[in-house]
Amino acid sequence: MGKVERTPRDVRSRGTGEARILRAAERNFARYGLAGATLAQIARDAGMSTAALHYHYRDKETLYRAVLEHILRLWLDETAVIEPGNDPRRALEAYVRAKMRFARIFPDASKIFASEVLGGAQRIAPFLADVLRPLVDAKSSVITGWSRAGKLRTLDPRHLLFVIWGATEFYANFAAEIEVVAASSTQDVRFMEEAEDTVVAIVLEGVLPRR
Amino acid sequence: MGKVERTPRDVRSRGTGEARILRAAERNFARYGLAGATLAQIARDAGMSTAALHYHYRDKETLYRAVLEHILRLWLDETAVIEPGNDPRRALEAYVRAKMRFARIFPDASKIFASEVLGGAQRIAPFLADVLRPLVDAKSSVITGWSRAGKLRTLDPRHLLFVIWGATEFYANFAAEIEVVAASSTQDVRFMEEAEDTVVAIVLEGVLPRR
DNA sequence: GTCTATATTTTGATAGAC
DNA sequence: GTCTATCAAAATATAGAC
Repeated sequence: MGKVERTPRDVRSRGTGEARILRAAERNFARYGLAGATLAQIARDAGMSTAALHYHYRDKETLYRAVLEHILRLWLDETAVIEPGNDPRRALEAYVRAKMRFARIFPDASKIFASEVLGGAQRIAPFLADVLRPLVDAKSSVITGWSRAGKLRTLDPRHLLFVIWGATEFYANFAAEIEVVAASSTQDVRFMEEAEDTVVAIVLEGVLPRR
Repeated sequence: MGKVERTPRDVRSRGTGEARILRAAERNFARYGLAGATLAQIARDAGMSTAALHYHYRDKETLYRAVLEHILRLWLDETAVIEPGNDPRRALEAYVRAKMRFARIFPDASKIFASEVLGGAQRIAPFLADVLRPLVDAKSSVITGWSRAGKLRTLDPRHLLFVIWGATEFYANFAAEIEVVAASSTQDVRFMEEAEDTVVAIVLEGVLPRR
């Protein structure tokens, strides 16, 4: 036969060593938390020994921080639609839908972020202070501008953002609870479309002026 | 002097042994999670040795389940106001305010519950299935009844509940994030009153019919 | 880069005195 | 009921060969 190229042995060995480790670590940290996840299990999932894992990442803390950074890059800036020139109705609808899609597509990222904040958010404090806070301040100004122009009810824009964050991230972080009390999976497309429409409706009617 | 009565030695020794342990365990599990919390630290906080702790609770799992049960009893049924005869506006406002107060007064309970759900909710599955789900079903019927009577917009009542839960519990579980991006403490009364009013306003305007 | 084997540390849990 | 001392298990991290 012709020349042998890259030889993927099995599913777990897709991609480079670091990528496999990061994927495995993300799953495990999301499921068990930083303290609950074990390097032995992560190494197994990545298809290598713990020694090999330590070759790529000095220690558990270093690996965890690498996962966090990977996640924060995913924490895409969907707030881009919140701009002064845009129509508040369209902008907020697009933002809520983007957040809901994120919750469905990257539940592990959401859970790790939630777990880190639950534990005090010390490791992501720089991100919160240097990236998220300026973003919140900027978008708050935009929202306040909409209110002053009579396009939106008068409210503290930060709490509007918190309501949107709380509601949308709930579908990722509390999926286990939802599946029991709603008897539906957060991976079920129809169910999540209804969820999306309902959240959009409540938020829009909740903030747009009465007509 | 007169006869010596109960002799409180220091602050940590208030109450009976079990109560002191439960309080210390609640703090530690909320801060570090089940896997992250250590019995040594819990015992220290409770003012006793790990051996004494093991005398009261066989093992870590037993202690954790005791904390969970204590918390689930706290998970008061504030949904009591959601009754067919009541006015939806007053009922939903009362419910949201009760949930917000709970988030401020019992943040540790909220965090432990969140951490457990994040981890799969396996230990509280019976509670979710036997208590919370029937409650959700019953209250969903009430809300649907309000909608049919034209007192409320038409929507899936479960998603309304999820929006309320997500938004209100966000203030407890993501307090560390809020304190950085909003530069306000979730223990600050003024800040939380504004939060409460904003969440109430969005939810009410979001679900009440247009006038 | 990855392995096997092993060292080190942490932590949960027990024994036995008081 | 609580203590000191200790054990046992689990998990992190390293050594050294390949």
